[in-house]
Amino acid sequence: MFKKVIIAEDFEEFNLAVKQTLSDLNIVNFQHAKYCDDAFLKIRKAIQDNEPFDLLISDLSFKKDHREVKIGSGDELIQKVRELQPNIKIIAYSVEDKNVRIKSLFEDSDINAFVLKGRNSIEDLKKALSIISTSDQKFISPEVASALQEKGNYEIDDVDIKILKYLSAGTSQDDIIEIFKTSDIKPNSKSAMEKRLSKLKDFFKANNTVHLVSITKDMGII
Amino acid sequence: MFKKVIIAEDFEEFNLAVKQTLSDLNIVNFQHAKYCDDAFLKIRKAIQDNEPFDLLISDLSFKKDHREVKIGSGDELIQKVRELQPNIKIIAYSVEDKNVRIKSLFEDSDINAFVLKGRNSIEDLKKALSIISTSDQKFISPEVASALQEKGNYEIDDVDIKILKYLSAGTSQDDIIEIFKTSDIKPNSKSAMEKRLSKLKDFFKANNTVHLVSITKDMGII
DNA sequence: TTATGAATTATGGATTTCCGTAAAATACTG
DNA sequence: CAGTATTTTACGGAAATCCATAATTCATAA
Repeated sequence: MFKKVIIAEDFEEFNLAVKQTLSDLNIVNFQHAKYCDDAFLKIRKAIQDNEPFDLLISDLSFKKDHREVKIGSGDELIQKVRELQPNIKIIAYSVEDKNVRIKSLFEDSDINAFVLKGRNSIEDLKKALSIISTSDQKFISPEVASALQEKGNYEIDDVDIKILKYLSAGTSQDDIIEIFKTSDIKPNSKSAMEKRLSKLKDFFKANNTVHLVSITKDMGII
Repeated sequence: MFKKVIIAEDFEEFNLAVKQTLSDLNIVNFQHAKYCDDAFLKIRKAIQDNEPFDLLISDLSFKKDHREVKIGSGDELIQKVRELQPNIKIIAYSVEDKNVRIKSLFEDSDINAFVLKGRNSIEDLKKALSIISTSDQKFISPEVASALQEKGNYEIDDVDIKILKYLSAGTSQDDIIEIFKTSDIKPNSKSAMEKRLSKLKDFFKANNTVHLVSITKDMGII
């Protein structure tokens, strides 16, 4: 089982629950941070002191408050920690249930487990801890397990996302084209934009642009 | 202090934390429900048994799962409980930080306190408990206290919301007009619709319809 | 180089939305 | 009841978006 654990979690309640769970499993050497920045510093310091953590349990979304932060989300924190200490085990612990985001956590940041906060999360957390501590197997909460099977929507690329974001920010198609031209983004003609949009509407089964933005917002893509 | 408390909350972690908090305050007679339906039944039963609850602590959003439910949200639950037992004290306990929704809880459902889940929620919860148990004073977490001062946006009515919802569902303006006509909603001409939309765009400072839907979605209005 | 196919851009017309003005209906007031 | 104000509806042109088709560019291979 794990020897030294760090928790990145802003909500008091979840901190309490995780600590309780760890204690139940006789893991006593743990720390917690309410901000991603703090968590990152602690992890780095632990490496320097030659007493690195062997597990990070991290929330994904952190509330913004008065404090200025460099790392604003759990996704970023996980990414950076994975680079800094490739062998550390990571559990993402979140209410996030959007397939796209969960999938990218496993694929891009190589997390070891995803535990969905909800009606049975503590049990899930215990399972995750037990599985990933003894093997390199992955764990994912059953409610969202389908996220991994889902065939990649590689059809949607960076530019598509950018377009959607501009649209949802109230930019007209013509203006987006202008922006693309000045920032040298490859396809930047009126018809290319229209083709892309119609492809997106097709893909997401949207009736019109309003609908498209509404759908992609709900899916957490933008 | 309160004698008999019921908690409506789906997340295990929050349940744990609330129970802990109540215990700390020497409140031992409490029950909890993970579904609104269950909470409502328990409250009704308690009245029939002549041992009513004197406090409801309720979350606002409940995850949907396999189970069919009649009451799907804390807002509905609170509304119904307030009708059923007008003298019960109610604490809304949620991550919801949209002013509009918080305000309507105080105004429409006459809740006694709003505690925002976050980095200091347990302390807030204790404060809320202490204040509302001894007086008819209201409590609201400081981070969102501004919600109450905010001048009412009475300018936006039911029909506006309906329009926004239809738009975000991909309905064209013309189709919405048709729907309004068949369901006998008062102003249902093309120009009335256009006027309303332009008023809404003005109010929310939206550049166009896409932007408008995006903004109102973010604000939690739709 | 030239042929081929894919990607990008151009064009024009249909549809929808946008916006101002005016007419009509309704409500309110003295 | 007449007169005024407000709301609702009607209309028309401008602008934006939608959509199909055609022309152009570009990369690649024969």
